[in-house]
Amino acid sequence: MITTKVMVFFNISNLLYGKLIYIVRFYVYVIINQYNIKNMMSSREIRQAFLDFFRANAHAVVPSAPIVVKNDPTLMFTNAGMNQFKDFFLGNRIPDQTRVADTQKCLRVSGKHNDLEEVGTDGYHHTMFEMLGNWSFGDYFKEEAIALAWKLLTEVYKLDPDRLYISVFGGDEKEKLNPDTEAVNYWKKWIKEERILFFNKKDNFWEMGDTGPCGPCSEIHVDLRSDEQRSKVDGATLVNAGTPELIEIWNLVFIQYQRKANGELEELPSKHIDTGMGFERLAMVLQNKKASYDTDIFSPLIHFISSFSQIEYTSSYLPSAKSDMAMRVISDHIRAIAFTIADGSIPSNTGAGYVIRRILRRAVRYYFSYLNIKEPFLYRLIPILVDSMGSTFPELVSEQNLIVKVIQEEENSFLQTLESGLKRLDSLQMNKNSVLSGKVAFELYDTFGFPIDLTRLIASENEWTIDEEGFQSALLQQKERSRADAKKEYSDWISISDGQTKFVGYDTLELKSAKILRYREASSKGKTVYQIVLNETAFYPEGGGQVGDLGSLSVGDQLIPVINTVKENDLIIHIVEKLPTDLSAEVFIKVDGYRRSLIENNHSSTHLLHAALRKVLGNHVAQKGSLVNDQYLRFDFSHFQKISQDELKQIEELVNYKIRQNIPKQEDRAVPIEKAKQAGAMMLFGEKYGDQVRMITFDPEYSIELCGGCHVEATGDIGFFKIISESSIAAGIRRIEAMSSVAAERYIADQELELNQAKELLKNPKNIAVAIKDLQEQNKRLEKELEEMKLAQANHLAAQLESSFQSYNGINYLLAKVDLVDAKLVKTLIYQLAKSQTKSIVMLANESNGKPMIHAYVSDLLLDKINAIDLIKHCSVAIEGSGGGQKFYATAGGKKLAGIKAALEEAQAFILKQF
RNA sequence: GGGGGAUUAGCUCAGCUGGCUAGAGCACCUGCCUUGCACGCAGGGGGUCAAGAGUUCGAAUCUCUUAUCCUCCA
Repeated sequence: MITTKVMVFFNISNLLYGKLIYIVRFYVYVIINQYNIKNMMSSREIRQAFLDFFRANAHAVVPSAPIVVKNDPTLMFTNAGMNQFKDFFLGNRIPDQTRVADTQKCLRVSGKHNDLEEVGTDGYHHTMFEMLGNWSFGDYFKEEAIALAWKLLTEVYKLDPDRLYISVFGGDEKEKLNPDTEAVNYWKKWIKEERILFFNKKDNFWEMGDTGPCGPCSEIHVDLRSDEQRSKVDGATLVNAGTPELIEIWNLVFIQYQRKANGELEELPSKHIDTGMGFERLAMVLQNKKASYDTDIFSPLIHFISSFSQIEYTSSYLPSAKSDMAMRVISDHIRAIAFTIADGSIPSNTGAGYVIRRILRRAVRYYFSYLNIKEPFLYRLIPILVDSMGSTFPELVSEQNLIVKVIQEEENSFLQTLESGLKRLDSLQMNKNSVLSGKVAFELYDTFGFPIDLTRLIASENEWTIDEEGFQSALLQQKERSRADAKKEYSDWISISDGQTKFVGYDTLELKSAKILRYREASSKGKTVYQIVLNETAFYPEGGGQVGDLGSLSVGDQLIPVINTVKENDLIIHIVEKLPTDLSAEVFIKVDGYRRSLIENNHSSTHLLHAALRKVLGNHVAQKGSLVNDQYLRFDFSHFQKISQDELKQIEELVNYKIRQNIPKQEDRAVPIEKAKQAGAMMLFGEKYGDQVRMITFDPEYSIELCGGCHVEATGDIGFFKIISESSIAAGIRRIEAMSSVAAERYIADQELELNQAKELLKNPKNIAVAIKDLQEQNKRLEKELEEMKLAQANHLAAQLESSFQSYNGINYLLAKVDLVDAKLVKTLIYQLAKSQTKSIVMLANESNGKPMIHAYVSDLLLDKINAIDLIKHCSVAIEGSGGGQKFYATAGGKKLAGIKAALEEAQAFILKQF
């Protein structure tokens, strides 16, 4: 009631004050809304209650892992709570805590879990969401997991047990798996047996991917229907039946098997618990809402969008309620965009960045089409998001400026793309009922980035139809092409011996007796390589921006070059082109030490540069990307304007000063994160739970960084540092490329050589830039003078030739050979001559590079009798040439210089014949 | 990584299957008319058509290479 009155008042105000008022309206809404939800748990309280409950039950509450995944080729974004613990399940890493709980930010927009297209159409699908979860790594199993879940839901959240149903795995014959009676027995302690239901493999057997840890799961479903509805239809019949009011809220996964590449299941030695409860969905249940968009997680965003667009949100899910859908889509997508940017990804045209760009564009396309907003708008939502989530996810707060800037820039550029796409559609001049070919629709989409659904919308508005089939097949073709190109196949890991890899590459570059743990074959584009994991290695795997080491493995007298070293989760993989014949023999390993030292120079330079940037530009500078190889280094960081020449000079000088100070490296290999923070290390939001971080310090007052890479013993080793370029790679992000040591010296030497050559050519001027500028100006002036001279020459010739016109039956014709080399000048001359006559034919011949050329001109008034093309073709025979042109002006070139005279005679005969 | 496209005046862009002495609008300069929200009128300057090679009588236009940007797919 109050809300309505306020809205009416402000709608009137809108007419008076225009758009600015939306801000006031929004805050009035916030105040009212806070009053309305007073009697329920707020989303913040719900999240906190979850974490507090598990902390009280001896769990370590850990921070969310970054939403953007690094070091895992199978995954772009975190799409489930367990992602950051994958290595614990796989046994690649031993956890130091066996009971853990957290809220994990997740994104489901690609791969196996892709909810992008569903967002907005219903009340509960999201791209970015929070997954509440608790884990046991070989600690408790089914009994305690079930008990904990039950207590939290019924005692803390006070859900009515009468509204809960349990699903358990009913077994699978093909897999030779029995029903999970174990789980049933534990559930029976808490809930009546008739509320425990069996489901098949599709619903109740959870797998991480095609291979890896997996197991049966048990879900808790909640019935949200009214008492009346519940008395009519038994809720048990609606579980897993796609009823929006009877939904799954918590999935408890009992990880007890390992799926192998051949499809077989193997019992795991230690069993784990992995649970996930969608936070948004839980809030919806606890706040008694029909959709997560109606909870206090989304409603501030939706109300802001509504106020700004001046369109009311009606909570409708009808296909016709486009503006409602648009508001949901935008409120969802802005979260995905903000969180990925906060984690250091930027919209771009490849990889994860491209996915972010697509989500952002999808949001723009919705406000553009359905909310009638034609200007950048998404970035305005960031303060609201930061307000509601910043306390749980501090990265949103610290990266707020960058997020706003990046989004606004992206919006601008996409709105421009839309505009040019619309223009292009316009130029097709389509009529009512005409068909837009699949090819054109695809071209618009593929080449010009014009969203296909927008093309569809415009088509339906104009009553065109789109050849959907043609479009889809073009799209499919493209996908095939790309897939064929990127196709990679892996065999199963073949185990040679047991154990974990020990990395000793910080201390040594050679090892006498390493052992192969396992290997597998990997093929792509018809090329086969082998991946080898050793029990001990000195090879640094590609990571943290530093390229992988090269070198060799020797087995007996067999020398096998290592062509790259990469990291997959916690495995260090050596890539080789052939396998040793004896796989169980001792391996002598040797890293290319010279190359490594060049890499170390560049990596340590990167740290010195990073610190210098912060000293010179300010503390807002944060690393956004880094590449370090043996040639050069590239460093991307947040900064909002071009770095001036003067600043660059200061930065470079500071780095070189630090090099001359020859600061010894201080290396702390296993520092708990908290301790590193206290020491003032530059943190990235990329550390995973349980990481014992490695800290590299070059003077505690200057540079402390968390880093797994390789570094020089003292800064003096670097020798010399040189910045090569400074540029912008995205809004708010700049890139510096630089070189160090040998490469930097060579670079300077090359530059000097070039400069000296230029100086010499210019006769050693005082100021080379001024000298070049003078030269350019002089050149321009001379060109102009030459042009004028040529024109004068043409005019002079024209005056001479004017008297040579011959008359015949009312026409004037002129045939002559002229001493001009330039074809363009002959053309000019002809136009000069033609101007003086009304009914004229002019043919001039000249010699150019030892070859004859003829040019013919015919006045407009004579074109019905004769044209220049016929004329030129007729007489080009005489010079053994060919030619053509337009009816009033044509040219020909030939080989026979002596034929010019004959050609002109031929022309005269040809002309006279026509008149 | 694999496709597609673009690059023409300071800016935004035309220039279709090679041939009308490279154009328009805006901006700029000069003059006139006027002084009110993109004033108007007349005139003018400004281009290695991204760079390089090739095909051709003739290339902004066709082919190849390079660079930069845009875009789709992976």
